[in-house]
Amino acid sequence: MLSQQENIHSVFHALGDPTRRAIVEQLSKGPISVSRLALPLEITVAAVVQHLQILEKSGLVRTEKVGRVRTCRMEPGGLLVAEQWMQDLRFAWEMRLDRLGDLLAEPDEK
Amino acid sequence: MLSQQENIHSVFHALGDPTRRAIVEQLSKGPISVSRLALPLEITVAAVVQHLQILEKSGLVRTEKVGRVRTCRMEPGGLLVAEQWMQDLRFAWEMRLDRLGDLLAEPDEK
DNA sequence: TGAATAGTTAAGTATCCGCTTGACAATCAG
DNA sequence: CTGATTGTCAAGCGGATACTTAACTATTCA
Repeated sequence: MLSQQENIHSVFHALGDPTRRAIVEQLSKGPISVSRLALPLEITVAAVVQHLQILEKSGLVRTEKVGRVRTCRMEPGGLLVAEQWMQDLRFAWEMRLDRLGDLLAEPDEK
Repeated sequence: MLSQQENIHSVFHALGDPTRRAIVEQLSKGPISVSRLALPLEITVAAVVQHLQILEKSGLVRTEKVGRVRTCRMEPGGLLVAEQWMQDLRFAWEMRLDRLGDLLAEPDEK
């Protein structure tokens, strides 16, 4: 099991790569096999497999092999930790602004 | 000006690094100088400056130099493109599930 | 003025990462 | 069976990247 910190890292690290974002975007349209994933990306199937391992460990994607074909699906709940992290940040920022606005009208706050 | 695609990439790329996420977390608590940012991160000021350049280009952070001290602030709107991207993905996924659910009553589609 | 503080810049380094190749395993179709 | 399809694994290459050091500029202050 991943700690919360590790989970956040694995998700943001996974989404930091454009090819992996393209994979998740494709998967949002529905399940698909590995080789059909590779086709529009113009990279080898082996490369796609490596990306899928990262995406699966991060919880963004789930895969299941039946016969010789592995079907990949999006795991939408995997996005939640990242969305939560961002919302927490914005919330902290806005709380701070509110406190400032209540007390002072001074521009500088070192 | 960055295209939408480039903007999404720059934000996710910026947040893919743990040190940069730590910087944004610190900034969510309020503006702070470069050298005070470097202190808890245990890296050199030069390294922090490099991270700040990336964060600033992504729109997540804004900085302003007064005298010899550069003050860094969070730019909470910079997160919006990333949050929107994630919500769009989840939306597409759920729409797809809805369409499926309308047509079939099959139990296994977890 | 002179010394300390705050940050900038360039260059070098070591590691990480995305990808390919090539050999292989497993499944399916004729 | 044979041959084609689908995916897996390991090794290695080249480029990206996170960091350091060191020299430098600009500002503050005694």
